[in-house]
Amino acid sequence: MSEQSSDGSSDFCPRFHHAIELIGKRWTGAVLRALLRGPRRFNELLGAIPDLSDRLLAERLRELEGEEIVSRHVDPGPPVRVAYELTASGKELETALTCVGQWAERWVAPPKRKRTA
Amino acid sequence: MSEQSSDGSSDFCPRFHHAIELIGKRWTGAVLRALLRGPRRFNELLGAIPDLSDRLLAERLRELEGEEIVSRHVDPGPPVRVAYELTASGKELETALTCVGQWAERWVAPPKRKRTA
DNA sequence: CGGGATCCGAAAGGATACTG
DNA sequence: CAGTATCCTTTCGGATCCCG
Repeated sequence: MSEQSSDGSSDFCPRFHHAIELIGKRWTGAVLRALLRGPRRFNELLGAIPDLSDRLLAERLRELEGEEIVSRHVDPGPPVRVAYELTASGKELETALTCVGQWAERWVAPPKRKRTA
Repeated sequence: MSEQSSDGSSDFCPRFHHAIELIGKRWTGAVLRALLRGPRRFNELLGAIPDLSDRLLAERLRELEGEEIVSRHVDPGPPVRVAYELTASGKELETALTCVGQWAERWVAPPKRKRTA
C-alpha cells in the first residue's frame, strides 16, 4: 500500500545495484571504456588513464577478473607482456557504457576544463 | 603511432569518467533508479534502499542537486514533507540506467543470494 | 614489464544525538 | 519528517620497496 510497486518493478534491485557500483567504482568505468576498444596491456591502460596509479589499476583489474568481466593473457617473452581483454559479459557492457557516454556528452560535457593543465 | 586511437575516439574521456563515477558512486545508482519511478520523499528512499543511512542519503541527494540531476521540493505542512524528483537531465539517465539494469539481469542476476545469513 | 606487500595519511561511511 | 553535527571505525589510495 505504502508503495506503488504493484506494477511489477521495485524501487530497489540488488542485481542492478551490484552492477552499477561495480562499473562505477573509482576507476573501473574508465578501465572498461578503454578495454572496449580492444585488448590493452597493463602499461597502456596506466598511460591512458590520468592519475591512475599502478596499484589501483592492478586492484581494479583483479576485481574485474573476479567478476569475469575481464580476462588476462600472459605472453611470456623475455619481456613479459600481459594483455587484458573483455570477456563475453564484458563486451556486452558496451551498450550500457555507450549510453552513459552519450548522456555525458549532452550533460556533463560543459567546458569544465580545469584550466590548461 | 603507438596507439590505434587514430579512428577518432580515445581511450579516455573526462566527461564519461565524470558521469560514470557520478552515477556509480556508492549509493547514487540505487537512489537514481528509485527516482526514475517517480518523485520520492526522503524516508521513502531511505526505506527503499537497504543499508543506506540517513546521513549518506542526504549527502548523495545534495550531490545530485549540485549536479542538477535531482531537484528538491518542500511541502510545508505542519509535518514538513520534502520530495525529490529527477530534473530533465536526470530523466534522460533512464536509458543508460536501463541498459545497466538489462546487463545486470543477464550477468549478475545469478541466484547470488547471500544465503539465509 | 607487470605486478605483490607493506606503511600510512586521507577520505568515506556508520552510529548516535540533537534540531527545526 | 527531514535533516545536521560529532565521533570514531573502516576503507581507500598514494608512495615505496621487492620479486618473477
